[in-house]
Amino acid sequence: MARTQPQKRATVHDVAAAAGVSRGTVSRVLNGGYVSAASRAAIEAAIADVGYVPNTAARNLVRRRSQAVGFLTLEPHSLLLEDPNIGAIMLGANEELSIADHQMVSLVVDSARDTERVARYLSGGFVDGAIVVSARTHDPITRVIGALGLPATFVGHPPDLSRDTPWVGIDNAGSARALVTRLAAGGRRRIGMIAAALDRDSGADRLAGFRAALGDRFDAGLVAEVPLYDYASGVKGMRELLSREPAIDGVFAASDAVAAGALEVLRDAGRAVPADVGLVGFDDSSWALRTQPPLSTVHQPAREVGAVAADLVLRQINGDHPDPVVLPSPIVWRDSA
Amino acid sequence: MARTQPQKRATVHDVAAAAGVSRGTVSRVLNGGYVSAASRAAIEAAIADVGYVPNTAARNLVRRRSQAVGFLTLEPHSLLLEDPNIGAIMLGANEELSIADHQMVSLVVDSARDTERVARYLSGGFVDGAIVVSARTHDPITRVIGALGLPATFVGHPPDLSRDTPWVGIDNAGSARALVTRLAAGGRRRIGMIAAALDRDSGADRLAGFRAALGDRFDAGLVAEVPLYDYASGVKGMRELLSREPAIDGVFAASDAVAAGALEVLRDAGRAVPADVGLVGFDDSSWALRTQPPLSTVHQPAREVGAVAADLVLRQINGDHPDPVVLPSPIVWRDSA
DNA sequence: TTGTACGCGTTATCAT
DNA sequence: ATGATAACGCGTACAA
Repeated sequence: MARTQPQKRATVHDVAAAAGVSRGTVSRVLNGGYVSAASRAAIEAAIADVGYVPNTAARNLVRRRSQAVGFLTLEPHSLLLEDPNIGAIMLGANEELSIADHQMVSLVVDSARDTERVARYLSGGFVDGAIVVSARTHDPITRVIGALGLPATFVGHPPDLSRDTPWVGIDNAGSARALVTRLAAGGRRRIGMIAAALDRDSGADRLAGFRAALGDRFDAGLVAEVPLYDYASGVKGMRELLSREPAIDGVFAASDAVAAGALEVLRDAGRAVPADVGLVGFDDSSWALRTQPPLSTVHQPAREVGAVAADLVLRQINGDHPDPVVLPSPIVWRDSA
Repeated sequence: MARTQPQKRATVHDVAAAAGVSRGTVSRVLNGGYVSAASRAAIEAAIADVGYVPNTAARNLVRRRSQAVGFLTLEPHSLLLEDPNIGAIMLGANEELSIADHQMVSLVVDSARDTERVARYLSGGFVDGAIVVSARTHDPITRVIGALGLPATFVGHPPDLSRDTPWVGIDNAGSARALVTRLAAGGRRRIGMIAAALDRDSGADRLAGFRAALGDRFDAGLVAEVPLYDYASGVKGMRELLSREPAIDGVFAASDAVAAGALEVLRDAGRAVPADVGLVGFDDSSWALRTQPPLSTVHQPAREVGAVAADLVLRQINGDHPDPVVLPSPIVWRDSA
C-alpha cells in the first residue's frame, strides 16, 4: 500500500529538534557558517536520520533567487522536431549553466495557452533569467520578459526595437554571402535560392546575403520561398525552382535539411550534383555528411552558441551588462558544389 | 540606464494599499471567492496600476503544489540529438499538461553534476511529478524519485525492481517479432540484426523479438551490437554484418536511423534493396520516408506516448493509482522489404 | 559559537 | 462581504 501522495517531509525544525540545537544552527551547517564540530556532527546525523531535504520554494522565497534559468523554445513544431541545432544549443547551455550550479529548465511554447502559462511561470520567480531561441517580432513572451526586466539572452539577433538585452548568434548574412560568392566563382550562371523561415532573422539574413553576393545578377524570380527549414520544404522549393528555370545550375538552400530535400528532387529529375548543378546548404548539421555527395555548407557552432547564451544570462544575473557576441561560422567546402 | 537588476516587484500588500482594502480581499479576487463588485473593480484597477504579478514561489510554499511536472531526459547525447521520437513525446506531454494547466519543465541530465542538481531540484518542491524517459537500470535519479515518493511515470518499461510507478510504452518485443516474421516470410534465408542500445529496455526487447521470430534459425553470429540508435551506428553495424556474412539477404535495424545508415553501406556495396537484401527499421520516424526506397518499419505513436505519460502523472498527483499502458504499434510495410 | 526573532509573499481560517 | 492573523519553510541580522 505504498502511498505516493502527501508524504510529510522533514523540515529544518525537525532536524533541529532531533539534534538538540536551534534552527539557526542547522541553517548554518546547510549554508556556510561557523558551527562547532560537535554540533555539526549531531546535525548531520540528524539530517540523515530524519531524511531531511531542503524545500527550495521556501529558500527561493527568502533569497529571491531560484538558481534556475529558463530555456524557451518558441514554435516547437519546426524547431524541436526539425531543427538539428536546437538540441546542441540546449546541451551547450546546460553544460555552462551546470558548472555555475544553475538548473536549466526548458519550456516549450506551443500554443496561446502555453504562452500565457509560461508568462506566469516566468513572472513567478521560478527562474533568474531566460534564454530565448528564435523569438519572432512582437512575440508576447518577449514583451513579458521586457516588462519583468528579467535577465535574458536571445539566440539569433533580437526581435524589433529590443532594449539592451544581449544576444548571441552568427553572421548569417555575411556567411551566406561568402558561400554564394564561392558558388558563383565556380562559373555557375543561373543561381537560385530556396529561402526558408523568412519571418525569422536567420532566414531573412541568409536571403540578404544571397542577394548581396549576386549583386546585379540577382533575380527575384529565382528565389523560392518556403516556410520551414526542413526536408519537405526543400523538396517543395526545388520543384518550384526547377519548373521556373529549367536551366538552373546553382542552388543555395537555406539549411542542410532543405538542401537534402532539394537533392532528392534533383536526383529524380536526372540532374547530377555537382556536375549539372552546384548545391550548397547551411548549418553543417548531420545532414551535411549524410547526403551523397556531402554538402558544402556553413558551419554553425551550435554547442558554443548555447554556452555563450548561458554565459550572457549568468553575467546579467550578477549585475553585469554584457554586449552581444557573434561567433565565427566558417565555410566548409565539400563535394556538392 | 535601464536597469534589469533588482526590480522590486509589487506585492499583494501593495495592491491592497492602493485599492484601500485588505490583503485577504485581494487574494479573493485573485483566486475565486465572494467579493463585492465595487471592491473587485478597485482591486483590478490597482493591480493594473502597480503592475502586480503573483509570486509563485510564495504561493507554492503555502499550497504545497507547483503546478509543474518535470520531463527528464537522461543521456541527451543520444536522445536529444539523435532520437527523432523524443521531440514528439515532449510535445505530446506538453499538450496534455497544458490543458490541465500544468507547466512542463524539461530537465536534461548530462553528467554526474547534473544528476545531483536535478535531484535537488526534484526534492525542492519545484515539481509535483515527473516523466522519465529512457531510464536505465539503477539510475540515481530513479532512486531519488522513489525515495521522495514523487508521482512519476516512465516512458518505456520501468527499470529493475521498480515499485508501483506506472509506465507507458509499446510492445517492442512483440512488434519486432511480427516485423521480422514478415520479413522472413518473404523467403529470406540469412537474416541479421543491427541491435542498438542493448542496455535500454527498448533495445533489449527488440533483440528478444528478433530472436523469437527466428526461433531455431536464430544465429547469434548475425547480430551486430552497436551503442546508439543513430545513423553512424547503422553504418558501423552494417559493415560488420556484411563482413561476417556476405550472403546476408535480410536485415532488421533497431531503428529507422540505424536502417538509413545500413542502407548507405548496402548501396555502396552494390547490394540492391529490396532485391538483394530486405531491410526493415523501427519507429516510423521521418527517416523512414526519406530513404530510397522508403522503409518498412514499426509505427511508434510518439505523440500519444507523451500524452499518456502526462495523463498518468496527473492522475497520480490527484491521488489515483493508474496501471501501466501499452500503446499499439502497428507494422507499416513499405518498399524496403 | 549559538539562539531568538523577524521577514519573504501568499493563502486560508476565523471572526466580524 | 471583509479584515485580522496564523501558517508555509527557510535565511539572517542581532543579541547573547
